[in-house]
Amino acid sequence: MRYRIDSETEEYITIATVRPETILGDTAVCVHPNDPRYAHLAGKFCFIPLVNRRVPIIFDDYIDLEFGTGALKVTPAHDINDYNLGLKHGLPVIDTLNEDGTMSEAAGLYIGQDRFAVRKQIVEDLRALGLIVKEEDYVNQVGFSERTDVVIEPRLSMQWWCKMQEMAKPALEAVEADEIAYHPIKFKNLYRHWMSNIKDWCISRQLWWGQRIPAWYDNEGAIYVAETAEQAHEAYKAQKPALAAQFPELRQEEDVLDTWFSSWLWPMEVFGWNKQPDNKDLAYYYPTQTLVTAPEIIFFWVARMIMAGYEFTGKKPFSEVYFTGIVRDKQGRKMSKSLGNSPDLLQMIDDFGADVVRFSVMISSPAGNDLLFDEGQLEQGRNFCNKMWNAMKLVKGWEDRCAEGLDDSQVTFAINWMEARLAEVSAEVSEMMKDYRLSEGLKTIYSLVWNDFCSWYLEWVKPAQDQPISVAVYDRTIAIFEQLLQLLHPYLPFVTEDIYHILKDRTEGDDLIVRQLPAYPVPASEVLKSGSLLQEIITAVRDTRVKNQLKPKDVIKLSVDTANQAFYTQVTGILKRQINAGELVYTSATVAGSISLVVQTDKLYIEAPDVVIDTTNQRLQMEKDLQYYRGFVVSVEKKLLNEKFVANAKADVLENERKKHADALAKIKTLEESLA
RNA sequence: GGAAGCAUAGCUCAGCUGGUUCAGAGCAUCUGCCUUACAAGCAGAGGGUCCGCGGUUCGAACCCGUGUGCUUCCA
Repeated sequence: MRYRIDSETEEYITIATVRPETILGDTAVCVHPNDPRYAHLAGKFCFIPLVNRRVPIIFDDYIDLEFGTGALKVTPAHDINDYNLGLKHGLPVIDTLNEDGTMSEAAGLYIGQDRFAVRKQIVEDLRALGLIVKEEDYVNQVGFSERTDVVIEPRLSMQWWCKMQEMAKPALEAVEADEIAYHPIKFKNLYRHWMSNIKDWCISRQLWWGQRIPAWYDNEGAIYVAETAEQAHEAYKAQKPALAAQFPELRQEEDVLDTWFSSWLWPMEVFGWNKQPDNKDLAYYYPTQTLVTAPEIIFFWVARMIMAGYEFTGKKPFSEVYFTGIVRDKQGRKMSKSLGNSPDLLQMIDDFGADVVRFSVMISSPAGNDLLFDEGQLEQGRNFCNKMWNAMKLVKGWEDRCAEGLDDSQVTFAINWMEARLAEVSAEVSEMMKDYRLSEGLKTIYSLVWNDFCSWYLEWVKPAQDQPISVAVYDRTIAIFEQLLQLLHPYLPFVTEDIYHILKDRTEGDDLIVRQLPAYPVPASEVLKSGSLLQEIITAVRDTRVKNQLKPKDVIKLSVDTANQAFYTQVTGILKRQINAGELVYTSATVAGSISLVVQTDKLYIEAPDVVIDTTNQRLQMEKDLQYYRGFVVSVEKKLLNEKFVANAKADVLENERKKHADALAKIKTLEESLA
């Protein structure tokens, strides 16, 4: 449509709009300062059609040169961007809409008619005046009310605000100084940014449900803010006795408070702070320990609770905040009622058990990261519970086979190793717990139970079929099992408690849920290293067996060329059983007709009497290894010969490099000898 | 429009202070096993341009810049 320019000659400026009814509220026309088409209009005015209001033509680089005609009608009352333009250029604001969407008095025309009717009518009226240039279909984004599904019209209104600047200060400082610690820490950034650019808080809502704002109006529009209606009336009478005598009633504000305006009191209000600020519970529990919540409400709720805490009690509301992730479906969508993509928790608990559901959520919940809910994790949890149950069955089955006075020297190593692992992992897990790395903690315990305990330890101490087991080994195994269950208890409370009580008769009150973790000694690193070595040997031999098509039942003879016979002596029983070796002997020479392999710097020779052995593959593998280690030595030497590296690297890093170098050289030597 | 975050195995993700926990886990895949706790299991294996480009450093998955893609919050 065309707006007439205020000039001697008849001249128009053409403007496009999808909301023609809003022209009644126009208070300017805006063009880009660099637009040659409109440069001559500097300082000029134009007339708003129909109402014939004379408004300025303003220049602002907010305008997109390419878009439409390059000229924008500015309606500060009914568009947020126009409103900001109006503020910047000091434009008047004309609110042309009533609350019910009809045109207001201020519109000057079509008063009382619905906005959509006016939208059509005004086009006809403009056309009659010859001001319509062109009409075309146009698709644009329009907001609809979530509740009433009605098109939302931006409109100016009076609202209540809470001044935030002062309150934000101590709240920001507390988090910056880790007086209140965030987990994970990355949310500090977000918080800092928001708090240092904090805006005043619009606390009024036009809803029927909620706490009404405690403000009262008199007939002259004066406002009385008070705790109660009585107090408001008293203030009214005191200030305006004459008016109060004539009109004794005050009208309370109909707007209610934003729901967060009460929620921000939560940490103290749960202890009854409002009615009794000095009560015992509050004194004992406040400030509280840890708030667990979602990162999406860090501003709505967390920041405001912190501000309220300092504002009203002078103290922080809590010491730590743990932000969980948001559970999403497999496609990464938020779970919601309207999408219907929330899993049925009760059904899942029926199908898998409460512990398993808890497991599946915990295993995939790194703090602050969203988790995609996957049924596969339920299976993993179920399998894990089964694994522990079966381990319990195995161990419990030994109870009747316990015997005194047995020689358990062959399994002592296993027990010492497992106890050391338990101590080691337990320390790791407590560190993770302290840092709220909950999923990592669970993964660590999971691996300790499944791999260390079930796959290695139990196999190492397991008596042969129908053979008795030493009481000492049994008791220590039970003790280890108990401690594993205890570590796991926070994650799987029901299953662990159940197994704990099946493992042994318990006295009243001897429950996992109240049991304290023992103080573990510092684990012996020698034992741990020997354990890894033993595992490495077993895995290497098994791998060799598979690669050479030895059947599990084929009994082998193992010859070992080592400088560390003491170690092998200690674990002979375990080793022989784990690799199905009938014999373990020591040698210092190559064993002819055997498969040879190298573990660290020990040379192992496998003979299988009844099986024809082809060592070609084995030799090829060793040659590949040899090549790798030679390259490795070169790269390490390069580092060690680099003066800057030697000068700059930390002492332990340097030492480590030297050790790597020596180890690799020893390995090469061993490989070369084996291949000779 | 403003801001924050993410990008690592086929999938979902760990990886803290730059250097052996350094390229990992689970699932999936392949091979062999009904071995007397467990086949929902056991044993073994394969699989990677740590998104692209540039920089800092003796040294980068990690720090900085930049590009691309995605997510979220605010307006």
